[in-house]
Formats: sequence, C-alpha cells, structure tokens
Amino acid sequence: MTSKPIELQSRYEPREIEARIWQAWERSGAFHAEPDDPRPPYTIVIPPPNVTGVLHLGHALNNTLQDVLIRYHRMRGDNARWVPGTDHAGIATQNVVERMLRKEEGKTRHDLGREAFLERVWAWKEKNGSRIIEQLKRLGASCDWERERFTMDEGLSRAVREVFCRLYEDGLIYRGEYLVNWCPRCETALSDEEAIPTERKGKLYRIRYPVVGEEGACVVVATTRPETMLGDTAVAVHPDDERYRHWIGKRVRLPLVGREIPVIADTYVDREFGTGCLKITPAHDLNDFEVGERHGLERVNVMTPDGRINERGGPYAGLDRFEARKRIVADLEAQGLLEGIDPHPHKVPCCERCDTVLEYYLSEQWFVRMAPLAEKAIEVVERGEVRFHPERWTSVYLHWMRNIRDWCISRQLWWGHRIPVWYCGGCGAEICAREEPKSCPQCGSSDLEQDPDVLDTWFSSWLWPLSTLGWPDDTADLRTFYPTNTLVTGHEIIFFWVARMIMAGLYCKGEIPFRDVVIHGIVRDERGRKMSKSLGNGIDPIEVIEKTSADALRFTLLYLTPEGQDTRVSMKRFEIGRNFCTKLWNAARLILGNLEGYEGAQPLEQLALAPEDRWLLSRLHATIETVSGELDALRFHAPTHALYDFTWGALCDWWLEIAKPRLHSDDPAERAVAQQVAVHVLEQVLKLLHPSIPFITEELWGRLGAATGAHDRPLLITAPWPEAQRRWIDPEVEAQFGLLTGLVRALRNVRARYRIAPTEPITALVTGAAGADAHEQLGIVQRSEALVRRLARLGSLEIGPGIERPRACATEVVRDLEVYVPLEGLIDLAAERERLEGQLAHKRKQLEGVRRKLANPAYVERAPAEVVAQTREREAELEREIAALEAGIADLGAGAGTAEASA
RNA sequence: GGGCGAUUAGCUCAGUUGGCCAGAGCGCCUCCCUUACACGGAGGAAGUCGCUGGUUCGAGUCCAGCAUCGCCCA
Repeated sequence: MTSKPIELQSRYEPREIEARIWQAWERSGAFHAEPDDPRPPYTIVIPPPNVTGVLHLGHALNNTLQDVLIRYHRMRGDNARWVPGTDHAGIATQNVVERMLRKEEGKTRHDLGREAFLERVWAWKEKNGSRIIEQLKRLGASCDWERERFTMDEGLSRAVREVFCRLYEDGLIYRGEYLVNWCPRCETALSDEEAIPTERKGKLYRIRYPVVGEEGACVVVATTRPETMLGDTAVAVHPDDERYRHWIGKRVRLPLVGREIPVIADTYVDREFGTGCLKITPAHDLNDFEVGERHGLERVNVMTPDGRINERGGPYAGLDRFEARKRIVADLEAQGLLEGIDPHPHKVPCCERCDTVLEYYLSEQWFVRMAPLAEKAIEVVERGEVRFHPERWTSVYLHWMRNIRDWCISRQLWWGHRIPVWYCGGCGAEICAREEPKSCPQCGSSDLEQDPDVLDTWFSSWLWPLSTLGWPDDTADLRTFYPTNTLVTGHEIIFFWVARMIMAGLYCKGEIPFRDVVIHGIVRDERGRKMSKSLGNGIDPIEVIEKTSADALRFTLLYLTPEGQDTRVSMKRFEIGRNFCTKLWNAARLILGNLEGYEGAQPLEQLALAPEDRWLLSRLHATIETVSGELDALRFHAPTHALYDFTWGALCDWWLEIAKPRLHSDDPAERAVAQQVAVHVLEQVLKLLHPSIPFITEELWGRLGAATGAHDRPLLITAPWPEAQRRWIDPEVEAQFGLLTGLVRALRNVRARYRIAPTEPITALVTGAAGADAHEQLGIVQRSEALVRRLARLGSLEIGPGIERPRACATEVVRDLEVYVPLEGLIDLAAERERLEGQLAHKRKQLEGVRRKLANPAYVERAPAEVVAQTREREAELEREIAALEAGIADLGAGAGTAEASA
C-alpha cells in the first residue's frame, strides 16, 4: 500500500486538537477503572481542590505529576483509578457567598437564617463549583470522571458522622474549655494551620505595675498587647533572675483595674526578653494559659466574640480591641505608669481567609484526642509502610506527630458537616448519634436541639481515601482500590491532611491509606516569591494553556521542577515546553512526509541496519530504561530531561539529519530500513512522552497510525508502555558513533572558526599514527564516510594512515585521529598557531595532573583497577594529542615573529 | 531559640551510592531564512562548585565549623 501525502502545518496548533483528543479519550472509556478488572489496581486520590478555587500553577504542577503517574501505570497495564473531587472548604465558601449576599442584596447570613443561607450556598456550588474541575480537564487530567466526589456528598457526610460517633464512643472526642485561634471577623475558631503568622510593625510597651505595700516600687512588664492587661492574673519572673527574686510572692496592683495579682516564678520567662517580667493573661495567650494552668491561676476573658472589650473590662467595655489599646496606653501614660514604647516587629497570627489579626479566645470547643491516633501512624512511617519522597519529609512528619496536640474540630460556621450531637431540653443529656434522634434515649423527651457548630473541613478530607471509595460500606471499590498507591501533594499540608489521613485510615480500617507520598515543591515567581493575589504575581495556567498549550504547560513544569525543590517560573519559561512540542511535531512531520512505500512494521532484527540506526536504538532503549526506572522511583525531573535529550538531541539533531538521504532515496530497500527505524522510534517516543504531553502525542499517534495503515489501533492512552531491551543497548556502537559526531563537530568548528560559508565545500584529511586504535578508528570513519561528508559539508574527504599534513591547514585531534583542513589563503597562520599553543598549554597542564596521580603509589595501589586503567588511558590520549599539537605548530612554522606566549 | 533546605556559568537550575576533562535551558557573541522545524540550525565565550578546616590515593559529592538567604516550629 502507499501512503497518502500528509499535510501538517509547521506549527503545532493545540486549540482544536486538545478539544478533539479529549473527546476521543472520554468516548473510549479509558478514564474508567472498574473494581472487577483482573489487572493489578493502581490508585491515586486527588487532593481535592476547594470548590471556590480557580486553578493556579500549584494545582497545575500537582495534577500534572498525578496524571503522569496514572497515565504511566495505565499504559503499563494496571487498572488505574484516579479519583477526582472537590472540597467544600467551609470558611472560604461561606465567605464567598456572604460577600455576594452583601454586595448584591445588602443582606447578611443572619438576615436569611441558617436554612435559607445553606440553600444559597448549595445553589452557588451547583453553579460555580465545577469551574476548577473543568480547568483540570483542560490540563488533561485523566481522572475517572464518573467517580467525582464532593466532601458534602451524602455518602461522604455519612462517613463523617460515622467516624465522629466512633471517636465519641471510644472516648477520643471531648468538649472542653481551651484557647483557640479566633477570628473576630469570621467569628469562628480556626485551626493552627489556618492561622498565618504575618509580619507586623508592632510595639513593645513597658508598663509599671505598683508593688502592693512597697511605696513607690514598681514591677515593669513588657508586652506587645497592653489591652490584654485587663485580664492579667499574675506577673511572672524567672526563678533564677537575681534582679527580681525579692518580688516573688509579693502582690502587685493591676493599673486601671485595681485588682491585686501575685508575682510568680516560672522558668518559661525569658530573662533576655523585654524587662524580664512577664504579665500573665491565661485567657488571651497560649503560653500564659499553660503558665496559668501550672500555677492554678484564674482565666479572665475580657473580650467578646467580635473583638470588643467585654463587661470585665470596666470603663473600656464595648470598645474595639485596637481602640481599647490606644485608650489604655493613653490612660497609663496619664497616670505615669507607661515607662516606654519600643518598636518591635514581630509575627502576629492572622486569619488565612480575611487577614484579620486573630485573638486567642477562651471558649467551649470540640476536640479530638490525637495522641492515641498518632501512635500507629508513627509506627507505619517508621516501619516504611508509608514512605515519603523525598525521604527527608519523614523526619518532619515524625517530629510533628511525636509532639501532636489535640485537634480542635468545631467551627462556628453554617456551611459544613453539622456536629452530630444533640442536647436534650428535658434532662440535659448529650446525645451523639449517626442519624437525628427523635427523642432523648434517657428521658424520652422530644425537645432536642442539635449542636449549632459544624466540623472543620479537614474532618471530612482526612477520610478522603476511604470515603471516596465507599467507606463505611464494604464496597467493591474499597476492596479493590484501597489502600491507594500514591499520594501527591505539597509539603504545606503534610500535617493537616497527610498525617490525618494516615491516622484516619488506621483508625477506621486498620490499614494505611497510601504507600507512597510524593511531596513536591511550590511554584514561585521568577524572583522566588510565592505567587499570591495580593502581590499580583500569579500566572494563570489557563492563560498559559491558551498562549502555548496544555502540553507545553505540563512539560515545562516537569522540566523545571527538581525533586522536592521549589520551581521558579515566568511566562517566558513556558516557551521551553512550547518549543519542545513544536520540535516533536516537526520531527513527526518529516517522518510522516517520507513514508512512501511503507508497508507495516517489520522486526528490526531482520533489517540491514546502518550503524547510526543501531546507535539510535541503543540510545532509545537506554532512555526507556531511565524513564521507567525514574517514574517507578516517583521522580519526574530526570526522565523529562532524558526524553528531551533523546528527542531533540539524538533523534532530531543527529539521526534524522543523517537519515534524510535514505528517507529520500530512490532505492526502495534503502528507504525501507530508514522508514522502519523512523516509525518504530517515533512510536516509542510518543509512548514515552505520552504521560507528560498527552494531547500532542495522541494526535501524532493517530496520524502515524493513519499513515502506516494501522487505522483501527487503540488510542495511545491505552497503548502498551515500551519495554527496555538490554540487547539493543550497545556501548561499542555508542562509542563508535561518538567518534563520528566528534569528527563532524571538529570540522564544523573549523568552518566556524574561519568563517567559511556553509555552502562552500571544504576538504578534510583524516589520518592517524600507527597503532591498532587509530587503525580501527580510521575504519569506522571509512565506513561512514558519506555521513561525515554530508554533515560536515565536505567537498572531498581523504581517509587513511600516513597522510601527509598539507601546508597551511587547520588541525584538529579527535581521539587517535588527526584531522587536517587545508585552508590555503584562508588561514591566519599566526592565529591558528596561537590557538594551538593555547590548547597545548592546557593539555600539558592536564597531563601533568594525570602523571602526578599515577606517580603516587598510594593511588595506584588503592584506587580501583578500572579507575587506574582509565587514568592510564587518559595519559596516553593526552600524550597523543600533545604530539599532534606539537607537530601542527611545527608545521605552521615559527610564526611571523610572534612573541612566545606559552609558558 | 530549635529544625529543615539552599548556596555550582550573567539568570534559573541538574549533577543517584566520593573516581570528569563539572553539565542543561535561557541570555550573550559569530554565522546561517540549507526543501521537518527561525518556537529553527551550526559554532563560541563564560564557573577558584559560598568560606575555612578535616577524612581520603582522590571531595561539587562525606564530616565539622562559619557566612548569607529561605521555609517551618517556638
């Protein structure tokens, strides 16, 4: 059969192709994985993005890595399931809807009431919640889209209630008074992870507290938050601090308030900091809370939930906390109790969502006792059942787990999983139940009221690997796909997500949720700053896709992201991926345009392969080995570079250039071999690249299939992954080819050095001193004479031993060979001589080093034999090169009175 | 204050278990619109591998200390 002419533009035009290919994948059913499939399962659960979110480059990187793994395993023949979904993101989503409500209707959520407000949130979610999902599809994410889940789905909500009740029944959930991070604007408790330390230009105030019964004596405390003094219940000094020892046990009078409080001794106090005297406010500072606990101090809360001073604050009651600070400082000053104010930049915890400065707020919250859960979660990581990549995150994880604190899981929000606890109005009983109880099991009363709080969003996402597969039911999905294989995420959520999933998996199912955790870096801007809305330095991945292509975006991120290190990008850098795609496209274009007479694939072993074909196949199989090995080890950077180098360097720069005459040949037999190699290698390359750049490879795969008569073959997305075959990897062939490329490069170098136009043919003479190596190398060049002629654009080429050096020529040394390019009239004798002398000096220096090494008996004795042999070889090589250079210099004559430059 | 990471060409970074003659991309310089590709081709310049010691026959690679930057925790 004959192939029809293929029409491809010289540029890859992704827009139409990406849409078409995506549909083809969807139609093919390749995204789906069924539990009854006999092939080994391979599972990833997506880190669910916020429903309110839009795709940023961090998502793009995160999901590209997952897609590479899923596509790789799918091609390897695994039953690959990638579970997609989104997270209900309590505060974020509630904020979005509240803001909308305020803007559009001028209402607050309280105006609507809980029920109606939640309806609004659901409506918003239905309308806008799929945005990020659609963006993931544009990226090419080959999730099992029929399994999309949402953390507020019925099934997942049931899982949340189930685990809450189990923990409650096991005594691992309790209600208690504690200091929580509190956002006075959102009016809710926040987890430590939602409290972002933010640099502020604070001040350090030094305040005098008069000592009771010691006229005129004062203890001077230092504080950054003078308003909290209203709730002070002690002053603390270090027990060993000579300056203040005598005050311990005395009492001081709290200014403005008049309350008497004790001076206590506690080693927590840092003697170097401030004045060395610390005011203790157990209701408004975490450390003070702990000091207060040790000393049995009262906790005096002086604030309201919305950040005002409460009735305990006397004259300051009702004032906003910052207004109160000003007034208190002014009043202290008026009374002569303010000793001084120093600038004091420090980090203040701020609300992740609204950036409001947080308070520590004493309140009743729900907690999970973490220590018992952490125990096993520590063991599975210590035993290597769950492994972190890169490994160093293991110690970060273990350190945190060994110092774990209880988890505050209640949030004073409306949007989220309501805490499944009811209070009986009759007898006051607290009822934890999976389903809403009709009456109180203790007194039978039907006067029940559910706890108004909802659960922390992470309380549903820590169940994600379980709940998305059907837990608490014993489903086929759960049996097949749990534990999942690989989790891919950023280090910023190791604690509040990864660690908790491990604990949940072990607690709920007695099994780890995943075996490998890949921690990747953060995508930063070109100056290394985190991308953020406020800085305006973000790059929209969708814009990148539109300007270049989804493949270019993916490839660039893979190419630029070293293992576990942060990635710096700018818009310009995505040209790496775009250019690579264009290169691949054009390589395919060249091959597709030269398939005349191609009649289907033949076994390569049976073909009369040229040396360059064997070389290419050797490189190909070495590349397959690298790529598979690296992906198995969950590394992405090295295989991407290996594929880049093979495709651009080996295939395009060398092989295709060499093969052109054969591809264009009139001799069908000669043409056929080149075509066979070209099609074979291109197909393998498309397969190897498919996980990284799925769209363009699928498109080219289709076109290649059509052009080679394989019209009905399956899509590339399910094509079998190439096997590395060792028998094709041939170091000798590679070494021989290296000689040829070295020779060509040397000749091109001569041409460039003397500014000889590319169209002007030059003459080259290749010879070698007597010796087996030189003889063999001459043979290699002889056999590939045409190749050398073409690539170096030689008019004539003479190869053989004992060729005399012509007058006025450029000299190059390649391995054991000497190359002369006669340049009568062109050559600048003095310049060439100077260049050779420079090289000579350099080589002599190297030789000196090598000889020094060999002269050292300890080296020869102790270094491995092969290393010593290598050094000997190097010595011989340098000697030959030096001899050739010396001869070259001698032939050029003594120069036209040039000063002897070399030393 | 504790922990972790980074420090290699002008820029961004590779460099697996110590054995290089230290690499890539971008940028720069020279030449080329040669019938796959100018989103391209050919060639080139450019690095005391942060500093100081140590281990070793041999250190960008291991150890110790220091410096600078960054992140996390307090």
